[in-house]
Amino acid sequence: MQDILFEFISKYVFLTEDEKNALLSLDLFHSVKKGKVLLKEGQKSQDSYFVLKGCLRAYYIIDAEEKTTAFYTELDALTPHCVINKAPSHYFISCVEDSILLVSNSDIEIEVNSKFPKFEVMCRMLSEELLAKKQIDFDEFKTSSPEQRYLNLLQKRPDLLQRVPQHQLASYLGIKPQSLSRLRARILEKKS
Amino acid sequence: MQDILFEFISKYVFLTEDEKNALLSLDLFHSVKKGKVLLKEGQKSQDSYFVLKGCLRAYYIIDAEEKTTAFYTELDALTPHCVINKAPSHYFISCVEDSILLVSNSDIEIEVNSKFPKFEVMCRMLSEELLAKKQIDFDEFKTSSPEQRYLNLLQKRPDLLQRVPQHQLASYLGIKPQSLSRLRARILEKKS
DNA sequence: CGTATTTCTTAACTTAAGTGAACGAGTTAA
DNA sequence: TTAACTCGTTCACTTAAGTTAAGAAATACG
Repeated sequence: MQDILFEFISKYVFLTEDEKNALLSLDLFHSVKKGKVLLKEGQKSQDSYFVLKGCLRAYYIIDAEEKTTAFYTELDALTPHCVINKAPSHYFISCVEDSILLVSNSDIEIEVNSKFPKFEVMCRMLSEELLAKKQIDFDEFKTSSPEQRYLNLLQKRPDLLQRVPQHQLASYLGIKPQSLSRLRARILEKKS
Repeated sequence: MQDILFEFISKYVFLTEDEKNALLSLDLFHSVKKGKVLLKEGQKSQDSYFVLKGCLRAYYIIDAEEKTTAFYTELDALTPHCVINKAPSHYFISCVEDSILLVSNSDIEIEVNSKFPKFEVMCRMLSEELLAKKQIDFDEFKTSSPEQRYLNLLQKRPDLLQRVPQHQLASYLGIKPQSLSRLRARILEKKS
C-alpha cells in the first residue's frame, strides 16, 4: 500500500528515504467500511482523502433525492469544498466499498508543507493537473448527450459500471435511472 | 491595473515592495483586441492568462459547430489544459472584448516560483480553490435543468448576458440557441 | 428459509430539447 | 443602395428525457 503511494508521489517529486519515513510516521492510512459516511451536509470538516484502494462517492440530497456528482477511485485525491472555504458542506461523501484511504487534514498539511517545501510543489502540480482535468471532464459533459456520456464512461471508467449501482450512475450522468435503463436498451437495439 | 493585481494577490500572500517590483519588471501586462484568437486547436502553447479587464472565451469546434465551454472575466485565471499536459490543444481561446491580460508562461513561472517560494504557495492555494469551485460549478450543472441553469447564470453572472452573444451562451448552458430563445420566452410567460 | 427491501426494467404519457426552415432586424461590404 | 451575412426569434415536427406506476430480479435480513 505504501509502495503505491510512493510510486504515485514519484511522478511529481523525488523523496529521500528520510522524507518517506517522515511521511509514514504521520500514520495517515485508514481502513474504512462500505457505507461509512465521511462527510455530511452542514458539517465543517478539515479532512482530505486520497484513495489507495476502494471507492468514495460525493452526493447531494435535493428534494429528498440523492444526486451523485462524483466517484473517487484508486489514486484519486479529494479535498472537499468545505475544507477550502471553511464553510459547512453542501454535499455528502460516503464509502461505496471497503476502502483504504490516506486521510490528511489542514494542520498536517501546513506542517508538512512548511517542513518539506517539496510537498508544496507536489500539491501545486497535482491541483493544477486536477483542475485542468476537471475542466476537460466538464467540457465533455456539456458538449455531449446523455447517450454519448454513457458510452464515454464505458470507455474511460468501465470499472465504475461494475462497482456502482445504476441509479447512482444515472445521476452521475445527469439523468434519471429510468432514462439510463431505456438508453441502455436503445444502445443494445442499435447494435443488433 | 497593477493595484488590481496586487490586491488580488494580497488575498493569498503578502508581497514586499521589492517583490512587487520584481513582478512588474517581468512586463507581463498585455492589451488584446476583441476577436484575437489566443490559442487554436492543435497548437501547443506555454501561456497562462489572468484577466485584469475584458473577457476570454474557450470553445471547441465539433462537427463544424462552435461549442463554448467557458468564459473568463475580471480576476479569472486560465491555464489551458495543453500547458499542463504538454499536448496539442483540443480547444480554442479567443478574446470576446478588448482586454487587458497578464500573460505568463511555464519558464517565467518556474523562475519566479524558485526565486520566490511565496508564489509557489499562492499558486497552490489558488489552484486548490479553483478546483473546488470548478467541482461545485460542475455539480450545479449536473443537478439542474437548462432552465434552472439559465436562471442560475442570471443570478451569478448577469454581466455575461450583456457581454456575450446568445448562441455562445446557449452552448455554455449545454443547449441550442433556439432552445435558449424558447426557454426565455417560457420564463417571461410564467412571470405574467 | 422466506419475507422485506432495494435495484432494475418496462410501459404509457407528458414535457422539453433537437432539427430544419423561414423571417425580420441589424451589420458589413461591394 | 443593394446584396450578403449574422443574429435572434418563431414554428412545426421529431426525438429523447421526465414522470408515474407496476412488476421482475437481486439482495439483505430476521
